[in-house]
Amino acid sequence: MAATLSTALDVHHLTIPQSDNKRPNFFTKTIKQNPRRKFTIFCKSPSKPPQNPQESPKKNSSLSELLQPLFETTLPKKDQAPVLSKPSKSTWVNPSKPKRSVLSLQRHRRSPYAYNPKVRDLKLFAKKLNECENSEDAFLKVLEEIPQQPTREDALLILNSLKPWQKAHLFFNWIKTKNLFPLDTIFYNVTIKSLRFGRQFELIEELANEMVSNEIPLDNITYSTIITCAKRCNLFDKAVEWSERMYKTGLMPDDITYSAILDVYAKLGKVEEVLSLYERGVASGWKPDPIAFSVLAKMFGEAGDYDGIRAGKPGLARSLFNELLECGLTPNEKTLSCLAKIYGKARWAKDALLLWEEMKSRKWPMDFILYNTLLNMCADLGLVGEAEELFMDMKQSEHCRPDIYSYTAMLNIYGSGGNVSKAMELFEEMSELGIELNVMGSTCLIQGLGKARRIDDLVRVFSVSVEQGVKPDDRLCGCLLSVVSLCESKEDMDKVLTCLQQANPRLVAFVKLIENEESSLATVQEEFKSIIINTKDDARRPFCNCLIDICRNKNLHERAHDLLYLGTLYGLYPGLHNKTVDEWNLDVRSLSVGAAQTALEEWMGTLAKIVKREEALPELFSAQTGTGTHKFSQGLSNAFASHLKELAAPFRQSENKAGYFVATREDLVLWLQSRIASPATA
DNA sequence: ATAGGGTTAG
Repeated sequence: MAATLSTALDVHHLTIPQSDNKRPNFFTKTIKQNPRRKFTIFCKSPSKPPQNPQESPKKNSSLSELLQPLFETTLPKKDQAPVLSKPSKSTWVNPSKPKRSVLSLQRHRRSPYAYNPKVRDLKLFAKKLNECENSEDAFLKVLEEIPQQPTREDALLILNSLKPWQKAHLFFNWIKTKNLFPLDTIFYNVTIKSLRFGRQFELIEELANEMVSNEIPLDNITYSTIITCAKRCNLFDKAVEWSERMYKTGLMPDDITYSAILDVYAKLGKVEEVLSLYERGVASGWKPDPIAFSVLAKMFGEAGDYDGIRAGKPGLARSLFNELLECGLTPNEKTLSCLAKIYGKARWAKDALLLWEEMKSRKWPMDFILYNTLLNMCADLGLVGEAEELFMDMKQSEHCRPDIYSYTAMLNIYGSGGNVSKAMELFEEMSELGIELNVMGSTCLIQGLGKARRIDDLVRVFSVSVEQGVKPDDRLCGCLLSVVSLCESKEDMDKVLTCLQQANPRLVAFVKLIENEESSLATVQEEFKSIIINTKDDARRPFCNCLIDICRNKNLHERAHDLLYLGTLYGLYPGLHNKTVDEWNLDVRSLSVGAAQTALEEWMGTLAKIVKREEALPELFSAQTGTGTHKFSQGLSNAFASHLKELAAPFRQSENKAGYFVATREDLVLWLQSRIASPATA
């Protein structure tokens, strides 16, 4: 999707400054930037002073902090041996004490299955329990018909086959009341797992606490199930809490629990902690397996925005993957999905194609999710032919037939690639096959039709979507709004606005409000704020970008400046202006063409005032548009370049840095002064 | 046929 729909990844601050009909000049103020995470892979980040080992673990300290005193001396040094290979022997400074490990290298062993002739009957009984009404009364009534007093093994077998979680829970409680045998760790673990299916974290915590008070030991399986349940319920603080509780009891995580914990920290964006834990694991002899790899790779691969505004470290994922292969491990479908996604988001076409070649030649396993991930990767990279080949493969396959994800990916490819006729063919094909368009497919198709100015088809697709039950969301509205900004005739514009009216009437009212030159800034501000607050984060900046574009297309430049000001005020454009002693920089990478032009003009206006007041200026001025790494993205840098040319501004495109425009103070001041002298050209 | 970790979209 074009820059107008790029993701807003920043924290928005929506505090209201006093409302005044005159907007302040906002480039004179330093816009607060988001701190950007910097880390060096596999090297320690600037470390905190080590804690006193005597100290008891602090409340709320992270797991890696808790581990710090134990492993301070065993950490691999910077740039040491490959990460996945056996670590070189570290010097253990105190041989009188045994070297402690970060994790237990011995995985939990399962008790062997004991053959039981009653199994068939018990299975049948469990089936009966599963089929009865999901109420306490109905369940207990069937339960009274149990053939005989269940032994521990019988009970476990039944417990394992009960669905949904309510029944497993009732059965567990029933066993507890009957007091036939003591309930041990396994009983709790099985029940906890079942509760996890129902995302019943509160009940799980209750059971875990019951274990503690009844002195039933919690083991690695208990902890990993609790932690992953918290994770699935998005209770990340709870996941961390239980990881630390585990540590405090002195129980060492085994490799599975370790991966689960790493994933929690990774999902929380605690990159330093993950790396620290990772290093410590490797130092104590742990070899990440394909699952741990996926967890780590996902974290490294977080690419976010395709102009490196919040770039991840896809290179780290790649080297990890290569080491995984060197260790003789075979990647599976999930590992490969992770990697394919990373290469796509990072726009690493070469690596993506190499990976695909290797997948084919080495006959690595494929499943339909991996196929779909590869299709999305092709969409990210603009690999139309490759996507078509994959899609055909899927159609001819037995177990990987294209589903809604596959069709959506293809709609995305054709919609963003400008081959809207093929997108429409697919749309018809979907109707024939009875695969209903969802909101994402609808957005892709509408985007493509908008680009091709096929407004009547767009209206038809929108209507069909809504009839089929698609609920337009903020991103679809953003897409419609961007089409409004593309429309050349009032007639087309009204058609699209009529669609938008159904989805988001306030947005349409706002377009009318800003088009009216009589509307005061205070009124616009109030309504803008209210709309933005009620818009999902990732659609806020695109909304503002499109609104600015609409104003510019209608020659409402002053209003466009108002909107850019409001967008900046409410945190939609963090880091737009960056100042160092030597260089001031305008970063318009996340702006639409119109918004970028507006920002440039605003900046020049500000600088003119500074020149007039004869205040200090740095040596160098720069503006960056990024390169639009997406094959299909409209060149913001070209549009920006022609705008500079139009203004006759003395910025030159940098030769070694694409999408980077530079002006010296000398040239810029001269030009600004000439503009001050004859403002008519402005 | 007995309890734990990582995969897909606008």
